Amino acid sequence: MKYSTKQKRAILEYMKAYPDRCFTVRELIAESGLDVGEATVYRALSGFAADGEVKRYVSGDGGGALYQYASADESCESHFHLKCLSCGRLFHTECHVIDEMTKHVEEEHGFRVDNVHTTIYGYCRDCVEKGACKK
Amino acid sequence: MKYSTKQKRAILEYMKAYPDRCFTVRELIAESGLDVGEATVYRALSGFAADGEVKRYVSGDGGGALYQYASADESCESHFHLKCLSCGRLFHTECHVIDEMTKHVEEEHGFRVDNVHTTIYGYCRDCVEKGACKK
DNA sequence: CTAGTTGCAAAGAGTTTGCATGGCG
DNA sequence: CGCCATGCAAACTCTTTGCAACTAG
Repeated sequence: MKYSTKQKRAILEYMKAYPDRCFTVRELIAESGLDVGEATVYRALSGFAADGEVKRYVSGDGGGALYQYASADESCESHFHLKCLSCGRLFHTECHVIDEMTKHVEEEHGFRVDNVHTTIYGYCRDCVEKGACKK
Repeated sequence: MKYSTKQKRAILEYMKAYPDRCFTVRELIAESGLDVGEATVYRALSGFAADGEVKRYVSGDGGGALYQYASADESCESHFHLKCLSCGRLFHTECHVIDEMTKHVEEEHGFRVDNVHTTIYGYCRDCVEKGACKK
C-alpha cells in the first residue's frame, strides 16, 4: 500500500459513505458500480484491513468475508464491537462495564482478552423491536 | 441424520476424546486415521453442528472451518466461550461478571447478546506465560 | 525512470452436490 | 426391503497468484 491510486481511493470512499454497512467483495463491486477488477479489490481490502481502515469479518453462514469501513483514527483497541446478526450493523461501544469484565477475565480467569479480534454478536434495539430476533 | 452409522460414531468418538481441540476436516481425517470420505465428514459435521454436538468456527486466518466437540447436555447458551488465538483451545466459562456485562449491555445499550454465537478471543494463561501473546 | 499497482486468467483451497453403491433399521 | 448414508469425482465459491501492461511518485 505504498501508492495512492484511483481504484483504492474510490473503494475506500464508497465504503466510507456507508460506515454502518458491510460488504462482500462481490457486493462492493456490484453496488458501487466501480470498474475495478476483483483481484484489485481483494488486494486493496487486505491492505486497508492491515492498516486498520476497514474491518474484516468472516460471516457465520459460510459465505465470503465481509468488510466494513472503520475510521482509522478511532482507536478500536479501546472499545468493543457489537454486531447485529439481523441487520449486520456494527456498533463501536465504549463501556466501562465491558472494560471491567475484560479486567476480571484477565485477573481471575487468566485470559487476556483481545478487543480488536473480539466481536460480540446479538441483536440491536431496532431489530429486537422489529421482531427480527429469533428468540 | 436419521441413521447412526459406523462413520458418524467414529468421528464423534474421536472428537469427544479431545474436547479441548478443534479440527479442520483435513486434520480430523489425517489425525484420526479413519478411512472416511471427505464429503462424509462434511455431511456428518454439518449434522452434528445442527444438533449442537459440535461447534463450528471460522478461523480468522482464512483457513478452513474448525469443528470442536461440545457435549450436547452442557448448555452453551448459559456461558461464554473464550478462544485462545495462540493454541486454539476453547474454554467454556461460567462467569457472573460476564453475565452482568451481558445484562448491562442489554439494559443500557439496547443490545441483546447472543452467547451461542459470541466468542471472546484472546490469549490463555499458558500462552501468555510462554510469551505466545504478541503484546 | 522505477517500483508499486492493475486486470485478466489460471491456479488453489475449502465445501457442496450428483449419482451409483452399500448399510441401517 | 426401503430409505438414508457413503464415496468418488465433478462442480462451485471465494481468494490468491503469475504476468504483462500501466501509472504514481
